[in-house]
Amino acid sequence: MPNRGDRGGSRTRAHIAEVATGLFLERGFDNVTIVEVAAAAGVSKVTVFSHFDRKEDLLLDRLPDVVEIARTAVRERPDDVGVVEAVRRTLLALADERHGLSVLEEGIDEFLRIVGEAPTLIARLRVFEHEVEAALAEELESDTRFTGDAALLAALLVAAYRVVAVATVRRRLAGDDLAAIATAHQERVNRAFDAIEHGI
Amino acid sequence: MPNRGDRGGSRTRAHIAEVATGLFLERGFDNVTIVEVAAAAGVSKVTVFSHFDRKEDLLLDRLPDVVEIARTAVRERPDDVGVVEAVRRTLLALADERHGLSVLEEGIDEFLRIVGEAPTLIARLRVFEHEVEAALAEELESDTRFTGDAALLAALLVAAYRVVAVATVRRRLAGDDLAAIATAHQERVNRAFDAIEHGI
DNA sequence: CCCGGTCTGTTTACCGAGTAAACTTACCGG
DNA sequence: CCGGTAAGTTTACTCGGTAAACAGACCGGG
Repeated sequence: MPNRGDRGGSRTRAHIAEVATGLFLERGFDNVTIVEVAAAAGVSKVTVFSHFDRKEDLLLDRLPDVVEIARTAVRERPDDVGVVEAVRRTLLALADERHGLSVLEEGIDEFLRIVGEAPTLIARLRVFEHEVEAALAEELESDTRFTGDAALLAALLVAAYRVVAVATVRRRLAGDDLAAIATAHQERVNRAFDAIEHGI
Repeated sequence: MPNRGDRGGSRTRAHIAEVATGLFLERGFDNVTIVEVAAAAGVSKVTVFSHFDRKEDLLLDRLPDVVEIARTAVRERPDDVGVVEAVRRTLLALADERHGLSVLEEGIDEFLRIVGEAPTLIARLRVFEHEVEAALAEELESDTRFTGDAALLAALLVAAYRVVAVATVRRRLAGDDLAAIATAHQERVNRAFDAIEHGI
C-alpha cells in the first residue's frame, strides 16, 4: 500500500530515476526491466512511463541540459568572438570544471561503462546528438551576427566534439589518470576546432 | 500451404523485402506489422526475422552498399588526390548518375516521404550514419598515404554529406524539378567540402 | 463549505517487436 | 541411399510501450 502522503509530483520522478540508475549500475541496463524499476521505486509501470518517455531516459535524464548549454554558448558570445571559438571556449571551460558533459566528471566510470555496453543507450545518444545539432542550427539561423551555412556548421561542431568525447571516454574506461586525460581532452578539442576553422 | 519448390534461400529474402516495401509505401511504415508482412509474403514471422535483424532493415536493406562505396572511394583514389577531394568526386559522380545514395534517383519520392515520417526509420539511419563513419575511419587508419586524425575526418565528411543530403531530400519532398535539385545538390557538396578542406 | 476541475497515480488490458527452442522438410555430397 | 546442413514452421514467451477507465488529493471559486 504505497499510499504515502508525499504526492510530490517531480519528487517521484527524481526518485524513480535514482532507483533506476542504481539498478542499472548494479546489474547493467539490459538486465533490468521497467517492471523491476517500478517495483523497486514502489510505483506502477504506467507511472514510470508517465514520467519518462523511454526506458533510456531513466538513465540519461539530464541530457537535455546539454542543449541549453550549447544554445547559450552561441547566443551569449562576445561580439568579437566567432561561433567556433565561442563553442571551443565553452567546451574548454566545461573540461576545466570537470563538468559531466566533458565526461571528465569524477566517479562516472561505472556509468560510462554501462552506457557503452548497452546498444540501445548508444542509439539514444546518437538521436540526442542530432537534437543538439538541430538546436544549435536553429540558434545559428536566428543569429544576426552569423552568416554562413548554419546546418553545416552545427553538424561539424557536434560531430567534432563527439569524436573528442568518445576518445576521452575510451581513455577513462582504460583507467588512465584523470588529470592526464583532461589535458589530452583539451588538446583534442583544440585540434578539432582548429580543423573546423582553418581546414584539415 | 506455402510449400513452393523454390526454396531459394536468398530469393525469399528478396521476396520478403519486396513485399514489405510495397506494404510500407502503400500504408506507411508504422501501420504495417511484421506479422502482416510475413502473411503477405507467404512466410512465417520467425522467417522474416531470420533474414532481417530489425523491422527497419526490411525497407533499408540496401543501405550496407553505402559502406562499400565509401571505402573504395578512399582506397582507390589516385595518388595525387587527397581524401576529401576523392570523396567529393565520388559524391559528385553519384549525383551525376542519379544514384540512390545521392537521393537523386527518380521515382523515390514516395520512399523518402515514408522514411521521413517514421521516427524509427530515422533512428536507424542515424545509427547507420555512424556505421559508415566507422568504416571510413577504419579505412583511413590503415591508409599509409593519409596522415591526420582519421576519426575526426571521417566524422566531418559523413556529417557534412548528411547535411547536404537532408537538404536535398527536403527539396524533393517539396516537389521541385529534379534537374534543378541535382544542380543545387552538387553545389552544396562543393561548398561543404570546401569548408572541410579550407575551413569555415 | 462544498463543488468541480486538475494533477498524480493505479489497475487492467492490450499491442507489436524480437527471441528461444524444438520440429519438419528439402537439398546435396559422399 | 544415408546423413548432415540450411531454410522454414510452430509455439510460446519476454519486454517495451500505449490506452482507458478509475481513485484520491489538492485548489480555486461560488
